[in-house]
Amino acid sequence: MPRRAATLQASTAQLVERIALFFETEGFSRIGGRIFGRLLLSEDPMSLDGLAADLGASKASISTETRALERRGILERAGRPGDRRVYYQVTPTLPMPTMELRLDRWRRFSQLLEDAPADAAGASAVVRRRLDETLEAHRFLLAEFGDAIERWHRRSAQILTMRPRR
Amino acid sequence: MPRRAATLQASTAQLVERIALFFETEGFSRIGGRIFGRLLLSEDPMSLDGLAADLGASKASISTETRALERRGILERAGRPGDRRVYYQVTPTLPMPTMELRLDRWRRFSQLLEDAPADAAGASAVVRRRLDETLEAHRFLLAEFGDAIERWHRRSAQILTMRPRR
DNA sequence: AATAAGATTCAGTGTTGCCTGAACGAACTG
DNA sequence: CAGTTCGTTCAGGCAACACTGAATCTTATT
Repeated sequence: MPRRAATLQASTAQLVERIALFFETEGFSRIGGRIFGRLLLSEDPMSLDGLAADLGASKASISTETRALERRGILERAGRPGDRRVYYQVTPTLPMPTMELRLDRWRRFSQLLEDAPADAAGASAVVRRRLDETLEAHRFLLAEFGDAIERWHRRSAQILTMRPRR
Repeated sequence: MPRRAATLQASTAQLVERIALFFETEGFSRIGGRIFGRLLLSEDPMSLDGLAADLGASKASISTETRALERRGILERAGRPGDRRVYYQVTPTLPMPTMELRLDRWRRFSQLLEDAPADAAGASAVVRRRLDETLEAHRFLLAEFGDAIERWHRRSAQILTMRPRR
């Protein structure tokens, strides 16, 4: 029997669930996705208990998943004076960690090909050529993507200085 | 008991296995990853039976997975005159389908945020703002990435005309 | 038409990994 | 220093999924 989640704005709950489903296809656990979605739509940081109650999940899962998301740079801890509970919020610079995560996986694959031992690459020139081309494309695109992220950083930094604390 | 895979160059088999493991973290099945890895390192297209024997998997799995990979644009069928078996090979323009696949997932997420009903976005200005910024960043980067892929296409096309069939 | 060769589908099985309750640990408070 | 409040860890249950063997479908061949 599913535990009852605290009543939440219906449309919000639904959106959280859709985000969770999406995250699941990205290799996260569903609860991880729910946590992310919930925090994305929360004005204030939330405590473990708050998340557990809201999402209808055990505190154990919340604890595990929040820390996993934190390790990946998606969540941050936020404290409150005179309160020793842990509060979580999505990283203010949110888009970047998720982008970086993907690029990392990508790089790992390139690395795999680069480390391919010569004999495994096959004596075949055809195979060798295919691997080289693949690798070249990956290098090119990874570099371009890195640049694009860099450009975004500069751009958003500039906007911030132009209208600080809009 | 694991079925015995046909003997293969040891280092090749190992590389295939590493690629498979990587693919598994990307949401593919392990056998799907093995098929991809094996074909990436194969000079010639391979038949279903060939793959099954080589990878020590049932033909049923091979059939299912190859078609799944084909649907995603990662594999292509290749025929042989006077042979009605189906042969598979990795798409010659390999890097692109995998890149596009990722961008697609990305776009799906942006879409999710864009479709966020106003009330779900929260009456909160803070939340609204966060969503807007996230969306803006995604749009920017998606556009940039698309351009980068475009540039690569042009570049490789040019190289081909300069030295056809190097 | 009958047979055969190949590919696909499907029900069943085994494994993986998520999630939970409960135990444990750590840090504050009176 | 007891008691409390949080957070984390861990063994186990359970659902989901990949993979398989066997049945089915398709297409060629004699």
